[in-house]
Amino acid sequence: MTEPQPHTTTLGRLVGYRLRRASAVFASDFAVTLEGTGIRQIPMGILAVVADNPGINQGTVGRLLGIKRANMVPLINELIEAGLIVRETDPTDRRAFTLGMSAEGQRMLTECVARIEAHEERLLSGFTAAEKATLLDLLERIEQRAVTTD
Amino acid sequence: MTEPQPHTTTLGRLVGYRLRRASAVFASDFAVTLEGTGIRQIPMGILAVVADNPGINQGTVGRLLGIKRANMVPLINELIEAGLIVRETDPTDRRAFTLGMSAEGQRMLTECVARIEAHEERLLSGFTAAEKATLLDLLERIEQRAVTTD
DNA sequence: TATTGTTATACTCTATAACTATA
DNA sequence: TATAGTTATAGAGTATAACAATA
Repeated sequence: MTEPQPHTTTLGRLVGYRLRRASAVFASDFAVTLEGTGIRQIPMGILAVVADNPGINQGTVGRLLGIKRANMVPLINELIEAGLIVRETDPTDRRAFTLGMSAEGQRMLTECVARIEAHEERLLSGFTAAEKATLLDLLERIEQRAVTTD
Repeated sequence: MTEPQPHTTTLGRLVGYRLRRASAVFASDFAVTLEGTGIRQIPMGILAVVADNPGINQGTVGRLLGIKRANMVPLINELIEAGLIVRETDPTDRRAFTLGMSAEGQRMLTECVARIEAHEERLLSGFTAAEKATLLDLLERIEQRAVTTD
């Protein structure tokens, strides 16, 4: 991560480029912030979705987060081996798995969210509450433009 | 890419998560848009920086774009093998390389920029000019918070 | 000694295709 | 037939360490 492109350059005018760089700033600070927990950005997303939707099944988590079925497998295995989530066969559909938080996972998530909120406040310390809300709104609207292919 | 997280969820409130998803929306549409050209996001960034700064050296390009020295090597080789950029030994520092556009590279860049502008207009069709300007401004301010480590 | 570019290497994330077991 | 999860595999992107040539 280094010097930004002034907005007078070819790249500086491109929203896609700016998004990539801003996202990278958050990702690398995220990694530093959660150092020691062993939690990365993607597994953290899974933990958060499972906590918000106890009993959700594996495929649905992937669909919500834009993670392909095949790539979910090792991610879920990792979280189970770490003792953070629990997997059960769905009694109503024996092909599917039902996911839930372990007590340890819930503790870990709470800890991570606290650290992440501090890291976001740090990175956005130059922003007013209104600016942050505007940013979230604009980003959410971009997300809604996604071509839902899977 | 699929259903977004409502802003009432754990993830929906996190700017880092929203940035990652919005960035992914742009990246996947970018890939479709430049399909057939063989140009990806990162190499496109390099082309744009070299075009804006003829005679720039390899390391500087990497520093501007947040690409590590070691990772620049195959990227530059790829662009040279494709005949898009030209590499010369810097006469004032024989360790360093000086990069420039080939005629073909300049044509390719012009073509790509035109397509990218159309793709950005499409993705941002629900945004006013003021909203787009606000977004670019907010993202640029985040970039400036980057911890410049290398 | 420090820096430019290189090589080798490893890890994460993403993508596709073919498989199984259930539905 | 279609779907949930799995396996195998390949490609991009990113990271570190050690090296040669030059400063």
